[in-house]
Amino acid sequence: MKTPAVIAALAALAHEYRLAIYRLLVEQGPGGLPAGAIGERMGLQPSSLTFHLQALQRAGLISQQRASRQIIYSADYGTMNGLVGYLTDNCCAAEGVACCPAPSAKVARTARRRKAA
Amino acid sequence: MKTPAVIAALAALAHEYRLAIYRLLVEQGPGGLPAGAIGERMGLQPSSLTFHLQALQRAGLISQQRASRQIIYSADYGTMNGLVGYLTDNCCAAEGVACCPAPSAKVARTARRRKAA
DNA sequence: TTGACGTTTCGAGAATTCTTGAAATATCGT
DNA sequence: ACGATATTTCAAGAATTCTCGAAACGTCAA
Repeated sequence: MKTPAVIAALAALAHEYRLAIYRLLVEQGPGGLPAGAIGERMGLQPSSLTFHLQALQRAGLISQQRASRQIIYSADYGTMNGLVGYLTDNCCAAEGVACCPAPSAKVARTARRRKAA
Repeated sequence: MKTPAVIAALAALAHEYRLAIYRLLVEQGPGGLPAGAIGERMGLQPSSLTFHLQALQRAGLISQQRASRQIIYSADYGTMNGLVGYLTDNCCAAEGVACCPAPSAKVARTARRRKAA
């Protein structure tokens, strides 16, 4: 994951409503949730909800799919995976100094880096 | 790590300069870097640099220490650790469905949760 | 084809964040 | 004490993000 994409994902998640929406969608699993249900649980105006959903979507964190009259949103785990990988890779000094709790961090980092291409 | 603190950390990192500053400080290790050196490498006006350094500091991502005339900034790994832990805990559904690359994610999550108190 | 429903688009205003230059603060060497 | 150096504070303006209501769009059922 490249730095601009990381910044986009961080910015998308750096908002009370959007982080809550994302968490809700992760909780719902692959089935997702229609926009209306999300707005209802969050107490958001429809237009405001769309604004935040679009922000998450532009960052690649969620995706949509129409089901007749409703639009179902669901979490896109790949981007979160990439984000966590980037932060893990950049939260420790180059020497592999311990910082993140994961065991054998260096091996995990290398594996992820190969995958990230 | 609680949600408001997570949002603060995400917002602090969700900016080109601040993410670059944080990465630079991580790279420097515990020795850190004086404000002037950071500003020079980033090509930032002094007042703008202070603005961003304060944002990172308010989020608990970096800390400062005066050394005679200079002020040395260095990365605070604890907050990043907490942030990655939160994202890892919230990027997978409650059932522990695979999403993050870390091995034995469930065990690591539990350990981190205990530590996070 | 009309009407209802779920959602998005649009435009305008409010709130927040970011940048900049000038002035203030703290520390040092003389 | 004075001048130089390193950094922060302050105030103002520019840019961006967020919220809201009204209108538009796509889909379905009658």
